Amino acid sequence: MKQSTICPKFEKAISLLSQRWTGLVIYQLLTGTQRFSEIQSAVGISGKVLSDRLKDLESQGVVKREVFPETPVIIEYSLTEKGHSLEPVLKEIENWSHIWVSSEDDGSCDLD
Amino acid sequence: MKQSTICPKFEKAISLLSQRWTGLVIYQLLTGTQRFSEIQSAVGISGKVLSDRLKDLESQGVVKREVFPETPVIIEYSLTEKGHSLEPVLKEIENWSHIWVSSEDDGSCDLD
DNA sequence: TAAGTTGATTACCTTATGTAACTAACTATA
DNA sequence: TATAGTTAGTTACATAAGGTAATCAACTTA
Repeated sequence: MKQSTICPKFEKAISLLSQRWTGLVIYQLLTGTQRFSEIQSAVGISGKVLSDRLKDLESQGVVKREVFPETPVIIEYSLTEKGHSLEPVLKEIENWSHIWVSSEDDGSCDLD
Repeated sequence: MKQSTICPKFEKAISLLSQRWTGLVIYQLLTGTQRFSEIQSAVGISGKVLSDRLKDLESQGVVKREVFPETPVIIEYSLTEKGHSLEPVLKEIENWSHIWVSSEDDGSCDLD
């Protein structure tokens, strides 16, 4: 299952976004710099997978990781410029969801 | 890993798009009605998973499936209105990818 | 009858993800 | 000093998802 006729750049972008949790993590970070446990509880992701995703996003230049050697240690995650530039994408998805996803089975939020 | 503070509609939309291949399949169908094997070779997905995805997308009202009982049978897949409404999302991703994904390691396409 | 078509399914194996326990390095409390 | 608590992870183990290749139904053509 290899050779698609689809633009490889688009494919790479999709493979980033179509990795489970990635979209939600970036979306969450759009609200500002956050620490590991904040992201974890906001998104509802396991520590193991969040750790994986953040490493991945950092290596792709989407997320920045800063260590403050206080006690207990503080580590802050934020979006890089590349990460912030995904905002229109996430906003489009948000917009679509509010038009096309029914609230019956999924509840609502303050944006509804 | 359950309770996120993120809007459930958005979460559902993301869970759709963050399923592997889903984005690519919809993107491919944006170019028009297509048959199983066309999507398969264009996207580079295994028959098994494509079958799963199409069923899933059909049940969510994103894709329409039409059977023409000729011989051999012809089955056409196309986007519903809900499916077509995802075009801005996919276009935003495409746009982002052409700005932020380097072509060195990923080649280029006619849109570059 | 044998071979070919399409859309799909099955068996089997390899990744990916989830759960829960555990670690390092340090502080605050008893 | 021993104990418990903090944060940001990691590890072991189990289950779910995905990939590969063979196979199926139903029908046609050679």
